[in-house]
Amino acid sequence: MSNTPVAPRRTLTLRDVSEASGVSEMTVSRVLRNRGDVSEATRERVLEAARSLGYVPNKIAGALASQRVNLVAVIIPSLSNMVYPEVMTGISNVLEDTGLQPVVGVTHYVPDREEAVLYEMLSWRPSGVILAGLEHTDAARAMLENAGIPIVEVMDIDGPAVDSVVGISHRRAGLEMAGAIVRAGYKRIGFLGTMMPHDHRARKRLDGLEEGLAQAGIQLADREYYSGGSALLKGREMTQAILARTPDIDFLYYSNDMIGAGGLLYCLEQGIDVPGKLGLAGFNGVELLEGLPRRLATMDACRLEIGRIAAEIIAGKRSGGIVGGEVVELTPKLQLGDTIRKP
Amino acid sequence: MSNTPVAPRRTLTLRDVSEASGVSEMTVSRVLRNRGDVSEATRERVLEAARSLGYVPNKIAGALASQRVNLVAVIIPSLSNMVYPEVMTGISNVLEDTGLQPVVGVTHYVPDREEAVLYEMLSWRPSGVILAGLEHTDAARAMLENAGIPIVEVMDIDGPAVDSVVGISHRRAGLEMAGAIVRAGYKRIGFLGTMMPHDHRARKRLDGLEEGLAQAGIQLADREYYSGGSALLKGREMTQAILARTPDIDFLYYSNDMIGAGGLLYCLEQGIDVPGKLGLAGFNGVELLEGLPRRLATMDACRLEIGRIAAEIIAGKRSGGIVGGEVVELTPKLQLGDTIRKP
DNA sequence: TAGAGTTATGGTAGCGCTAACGGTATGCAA
DNA sequence: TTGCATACCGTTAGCGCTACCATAACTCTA
Repeated sequence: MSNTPVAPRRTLTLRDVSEASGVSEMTVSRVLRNRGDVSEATRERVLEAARSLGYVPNKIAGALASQRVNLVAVIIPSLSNMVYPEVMTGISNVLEDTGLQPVVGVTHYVPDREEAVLYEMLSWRPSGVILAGLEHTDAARAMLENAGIPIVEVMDIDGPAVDSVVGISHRRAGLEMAGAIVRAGYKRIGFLGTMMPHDHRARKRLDGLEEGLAQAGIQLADREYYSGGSALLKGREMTQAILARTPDIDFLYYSNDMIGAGGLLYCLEQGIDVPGKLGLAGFNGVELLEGLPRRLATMDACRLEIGRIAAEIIAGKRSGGIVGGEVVELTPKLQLGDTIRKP
Repeated sequence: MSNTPVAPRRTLTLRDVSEASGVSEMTVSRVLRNRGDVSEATRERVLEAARSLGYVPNKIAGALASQRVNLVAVIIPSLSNMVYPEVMTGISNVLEDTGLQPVVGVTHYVPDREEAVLYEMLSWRPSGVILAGLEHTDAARAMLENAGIPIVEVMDIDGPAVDSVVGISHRRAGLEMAGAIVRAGYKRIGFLGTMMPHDHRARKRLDGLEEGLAQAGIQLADREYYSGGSALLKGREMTQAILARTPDIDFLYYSNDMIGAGGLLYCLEQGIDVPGKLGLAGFNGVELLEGLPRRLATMDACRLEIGRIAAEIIAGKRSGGIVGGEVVELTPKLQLGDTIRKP
């Protein structure tokens, strides 16, 4: 067991540093925050004292006194696939050199948990909130509106926003995919997705897809849902199931790339003619796809970019929209890859 | 632009609720924290007032007054692969019903950033710290030792710890893999990994591997490193490169499953006899592997479990080791899969 | 009816820090 | 000399909440 030489009797305060260096607490505070005029000599003395004592400032007290908190609340549905960690990465990258700190809360796609997490986070009086989606409980929406800090809803722009929004139109993503499918001449389309009543983005993509197909007089031929487990494996299983049930299907639209990749691997193993007899497409543009035997058609959800811009709005780094919400619509590019026939 | 009906002039305090409900601030505080005796009638009145005002408590003030903070600092190297998000998930799951909140900091495998992030987090006076690895700067170690709160170093147990440790022995993981490779009769072994001077766990696995091979009189035949980019794709490219450079190689040990999976897909496409002519193994036990055409040999790094146990230690949920560090060694199980010859 | 216990509420004094302002010392132009 | 910057440092008064103790109003006993 490793022990400290001197048992730290009690947590250190500014007063300890001030006594050790022979100046007032105020001056120590100034030195440690690089604020106000302090002579070079005193600065050195204070820093030396703080260092040798091992003093760590108490931001709780500081925040209470200054009414300034360098935390940004980030509320996301899940950490179980790469989507949200990637948004987080975008956020982190920007916040890193602003003195702001992200604090993450996870909702598991449950509205009531989102409300609870939001309440918890707001009670730390963060200087901004970034959260996924536009759908919230009434109470959550009220809290956001009354918080008096910048709010950025990310991922999705199809709906009314509280303040700022950064994302893509999932409805339009579905629509465009439908267009590409129709143009390529596919007729019997199947949808494969997650069984999540609260995954509004996936639902909107499906809505868009159906609308687009309807414009060409086509109805969805079949659908298949899963929950839990390894997405890649589920993709295989679902593909097998839907092909068995509806053999004449000629296109499969997956609600994410992971199950799409599983489906692709399955089809290749079965010797199915992709994209000739069967077209495939996913959604997200995950890095993983680049290493697959064939490039799955997909649309990039711009996750890094979304995180970056959201963080910039919170950090006040974007010109314009200081007051009032800013709406940033990113446009995902359809990547046809090798799993949709060329028209 | 959606507006609140009444512009919130100024942030609400306990006093507002107290005035609205006609009781003292103290009583309001008691109601909102479910602490102490309050009559049912007053409780109702207070809750109603708080609700209708939209009051959100100020934990900053509360924490300062009570000297209690419900935050747990979690410091990890990266969010770019599933490893750490999965540890996070384990942590979250346990903390969720303890009233504790994880706060995440990312170091990008840079020791100085770890030190900076730690300093930042300690200044919020969290009630515990969970951080990856045993290697820290001297200053960071000193801060940890003086913090006076439970510290849990996770992932790795090969080395001296500050307080508690939960993890696996990466050295032994490498050793065991070497044993399996040798027993299966492979002779010319190659290693493929990341180019990260500070990824100590990967290094320790390699050390263990080399030691194990040396016991059988075998030296590593070749090695290949990468950085950045899509791991799956890199796995392919590296495999191609190493096979071209050292054609007589008969086993490839990958430092993670993602590049291993890329290598596996490449080998299958090339029609290479796996595991007959060429054996493959990765590390981590990622969920992804289940959907692959063939099961890659791997060792589970017990990430969820590590997160869970670490959080339990912080939450004081584990019997015993309240005082003094607890050392929890998990033992990853070698899964031979279909890419190592049966002896 | 005093005394002692119970339950429900309020008053007071900080928690450790910073905003705002005040004071002192020094320099330099008028 | 006065006036007035400027540089440096200290004093005071909270920030919004909770720990701790006091108090009030009611029991219930002997």
